[in-house]
Amino acid sequence: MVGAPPHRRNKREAASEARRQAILDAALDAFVSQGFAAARLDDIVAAAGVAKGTIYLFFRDKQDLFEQVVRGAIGPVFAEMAALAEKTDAPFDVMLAALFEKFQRDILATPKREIPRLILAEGRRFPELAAFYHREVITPGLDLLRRLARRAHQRGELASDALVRQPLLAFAPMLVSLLWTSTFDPIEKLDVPGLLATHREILSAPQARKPTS
Amino acid sequence: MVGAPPHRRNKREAASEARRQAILDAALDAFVSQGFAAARLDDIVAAAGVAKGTIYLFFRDKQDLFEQVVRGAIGPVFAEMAALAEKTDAPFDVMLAALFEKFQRDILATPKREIPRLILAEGRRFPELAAFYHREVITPGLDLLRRLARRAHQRGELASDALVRQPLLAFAPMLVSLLWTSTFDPIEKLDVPGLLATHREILSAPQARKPTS
DNA sequence: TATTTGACTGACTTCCCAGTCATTTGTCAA
DNA sequence: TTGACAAATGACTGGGAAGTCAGTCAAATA
Repeated sequence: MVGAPPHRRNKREAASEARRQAILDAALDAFVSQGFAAARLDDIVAAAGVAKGTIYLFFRDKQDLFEQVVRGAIGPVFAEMAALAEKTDAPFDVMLAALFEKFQRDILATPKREIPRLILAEGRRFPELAAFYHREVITPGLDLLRRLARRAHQRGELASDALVRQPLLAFAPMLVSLLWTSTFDPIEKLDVPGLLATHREILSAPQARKPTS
Repeated sequence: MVGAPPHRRNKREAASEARRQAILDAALDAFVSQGFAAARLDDIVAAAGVAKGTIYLFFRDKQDLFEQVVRGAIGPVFAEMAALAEKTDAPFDVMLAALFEKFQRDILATPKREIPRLILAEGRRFPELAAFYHREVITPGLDLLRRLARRAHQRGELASDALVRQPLLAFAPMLVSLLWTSTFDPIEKLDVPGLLATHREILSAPQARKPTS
């Protein structure tokens, strides 16, 4: 009986975990809408329905809370997208469409869409967080895209190896959609499906017969 | 003699203008490295070599200072890029190369590179600023790109009208370069020239004979 | 049921920083 | 040279928010 059962050892622990999660949820909201410095713990605490001191039972300080909020929100979604892409064997164009689709449904349409903006905004003051994001999301993401591009190129689905050299170019429009949506949507809505469809259209074209010919 | 001579009416005004500019410079640094909320006026004042109260001779409050910093840093560079592109009559590929070049020299290699990140970071809390940026930079920029794309398409330099429909796709990699450089450069340097060159390569390919054929 | 335990509370302390204003300084006009 | 005036100063204030800790009480235990 050394290892405890994974769920609900007793009432205390269950309630405790619920509190912790409530704090994380409220904190995500607050950090996303106010930024790290301007978010107030008193607001988070009120939204989570706990007392001020409770935060310090779970998190060392405000910064620790921030880091755990961001880390928790990133990992899962990304792993799903990677799994999806790795598993199937569809043509490049189809796979890209599926990824774009999942991206729109699971990220762009949820509060998680704000996370990349938050990391860009606060990355300067949280170098470890930027490093974490780079290590856990960006690098594996680009590696995945590179593998997909290489396979497509070898199969002849992509005429050039441009995306193998710069897989970031396949992702750029998604990032732009994310940031536009987070910032300019109240002013001018972006036609994300149109943007991504046109992007696929460009990528799937028979590129790069030598620039000079 | 109603209109004063444009420069240095007397010692007082010249010194005053110099102080104002010193504050703006110091404030840009501070806001860029700390964000709006965390930047301290005491630091800005110290870096600018003026006293606390001096800020309030020129700016209503911290927010007003922030907005003037950002507005002042954006306008000029962008107008230059637009003028450059509008003036010449070069092929699309060449013009794109020239724009990318100027972008790297005049923005990416200067502190101004931080401005877009700052706007994305703080846009939520400064809706007027986001609107200003959208109106003064983004909209005219996209219009310009659209005109260039349309001309190139009509001339037959671009096989498809993809960029006429979504001019944002021509710009996306520049934005990504900007953000990467601002955030992840200490961790992993981005090969910006390579990225942009590959992007031109993709855009200039003979695209979009109907997806199914 | 009685006792113990420790998770949770929230009023309080402490620090920080935007913004003020009475005082000082330097310039200009007479 | 001097008086008048604006510009600049920086010690100070008020408010706000992060973090603390002695007390409380529901759940676990005997």
